[in-house]
Amino acid sequence: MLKISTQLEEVLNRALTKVFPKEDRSPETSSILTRDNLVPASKPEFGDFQINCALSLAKEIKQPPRHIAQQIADQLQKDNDFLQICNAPNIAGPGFINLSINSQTLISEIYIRLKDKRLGVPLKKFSAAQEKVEQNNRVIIDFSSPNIAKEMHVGHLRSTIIGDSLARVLEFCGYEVLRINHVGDWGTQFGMLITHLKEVVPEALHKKDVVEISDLVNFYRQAKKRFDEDEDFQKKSRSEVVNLQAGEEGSLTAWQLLCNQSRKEFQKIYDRLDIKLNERGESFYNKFLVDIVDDLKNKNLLINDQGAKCIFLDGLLGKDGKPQPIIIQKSDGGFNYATTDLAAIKYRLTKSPDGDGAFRLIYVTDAGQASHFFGVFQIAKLAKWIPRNCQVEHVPFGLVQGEDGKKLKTRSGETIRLVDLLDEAIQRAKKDLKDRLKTESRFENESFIDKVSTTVGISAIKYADLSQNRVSNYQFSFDKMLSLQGNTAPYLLYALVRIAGISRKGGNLNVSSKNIQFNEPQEWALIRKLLQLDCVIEEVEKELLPNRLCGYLFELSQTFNRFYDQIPILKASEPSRTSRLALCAITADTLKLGMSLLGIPTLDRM
RNA sequence: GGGGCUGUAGCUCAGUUGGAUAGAGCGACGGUUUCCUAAACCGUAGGUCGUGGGUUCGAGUCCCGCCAGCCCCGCCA
Repeated sequence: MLKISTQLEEVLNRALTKVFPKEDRSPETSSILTRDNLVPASKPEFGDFQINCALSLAKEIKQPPRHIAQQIADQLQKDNDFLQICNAPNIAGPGFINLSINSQTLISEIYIRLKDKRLGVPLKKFSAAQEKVEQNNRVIIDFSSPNIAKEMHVGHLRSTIIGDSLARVLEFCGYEVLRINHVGDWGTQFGMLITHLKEVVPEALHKKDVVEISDLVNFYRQAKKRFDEDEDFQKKSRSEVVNLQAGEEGSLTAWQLLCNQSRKEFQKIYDRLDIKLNERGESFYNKFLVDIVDDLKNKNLLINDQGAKCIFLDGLLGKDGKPQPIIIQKSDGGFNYATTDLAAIKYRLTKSPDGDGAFRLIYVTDAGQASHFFGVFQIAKLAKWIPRNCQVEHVPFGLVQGEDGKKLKTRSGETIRLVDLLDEAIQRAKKDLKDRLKTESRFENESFIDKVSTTVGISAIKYADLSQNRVSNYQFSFDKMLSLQGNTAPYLLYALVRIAGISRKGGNLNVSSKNIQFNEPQEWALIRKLLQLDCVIEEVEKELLPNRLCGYLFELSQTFNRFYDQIPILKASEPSRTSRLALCAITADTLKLGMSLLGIPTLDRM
């Protein structure tokens, strides 16, 4: 509907200019008329679009709103382009103008979708010539970002899933997306890890990758325990940090070993979730940190406070009500994460070969970091590291909570490992499937059962997360996400399975007929839903809210299920049979495309 | 103390620049299967949109106050 809506906007503006000539407009009238006055209809029964400006104009030009609406509607009907696209406009209620697209236009859009792999979603065009400043199309999405030597847990779930989906949407729109995994691979915790490693497996320091640490988490715990209990160990650990930062060879080898071990574990999860990421951890920015501090110093932004180099921002207050500093360099000379984040911003926005040359930076992290990013972005602005036409944004999300409304934990109160979460979802999906096979006396082999339960389990976890507005906290529930009814992954998957079933039973989904016809309201409802895809994707691109796409796919599945339930397809006579198969084909393509943008795989049978 | 987010049906949540009678799903209750997977579909009940003001033709949406919950706030990331 994107194309149609653009066309209609032009038509409407022409009509508004005729009815309200520009030279006669008061400033207020003019501001009302230059808004986007064509909006999607608020309810299906009102048609496809509505125009509300008659109501806002009424007081200003002292005419009854219905009278104004009538004038606009009359003018619209004098326009040939309008008559081509729409049925006669309706004036409703106090002065709304309701527009509905005529059948020929809808059908011709359907023909276009049958041949278009992008299903009508435009590819962004980036032309350097168009923009005065060298504009590129590179976006960086910073997401997932687990810590080396620790295990991925629920906390990483949302960032990973939401970040991946946003990356997929922006890629599809035509942006060049750099998916950055800003892993925690540097910092004081490595002192204790390396010290512990040196004592437990000393040979690890001389040869690369000879050691396999099977249980890195346990290893971390042991190191932490010793660090907390043993003073001598603490001393060694601190000096080990210095060694590492100085680039001492043995320490570097140990550090790399730890990183590699972790990397392998992370990769297992990413593979299962089908998520692609480029690792570029905090350590990458080490070499820039000194320059960052110098640059800030030269710009007179740094203030020395109790030995630490700080920046005080307006309006940032601490617990005691005093101004709250952001520490750029600690009193011992070490750097903080704020410094690393600043270096990252600068690097990412700097043109190649000295940086990534991106124009938009997106950080997918929990909402708790909002003030941190606010501060860091402010500093980057003050330091003039954010060029014009570039944008830097924090995309926050809420906590994952258990069904008790509290932060999700195991029964014993520990953080839940991501692996366990995935395994449990799959296991539950498997049980559901097996129960169902039994009650239906169906037989399926093990590989089918495995494939279906894996797909259902993983999709359920992803979809449950994505379908919620990311800003609010999210209540995690296996029962709800795996439920076969409601706004869940299995419900969407099932709609696709139904279409695949039609194809198996002899329905040719490769429709090339030139004689497509529709008569039933269920058909028109499905057509209208199908044509909304482009608008929805544009919205997700702009608002970075994947739940909008989920909501759309759910509505589409509902509309399809109604159609499927109430209208015969294979048994219909021509040309209805082929026409309905065409709708099935586009529905399947739309669902598959939409779900692929959510990072969710689909099935033919389940 | 300062800042952020949230508050909508019994439960979990949508609600796009302010627009028509506030929407889904689950749960509850009732109905539908000689037919493409009933993992579906149809119907009924259920609301002072936390609260009090304000802005206006019109507010869940914008502004101000208050209440409740969660989160963040100096050398961890």
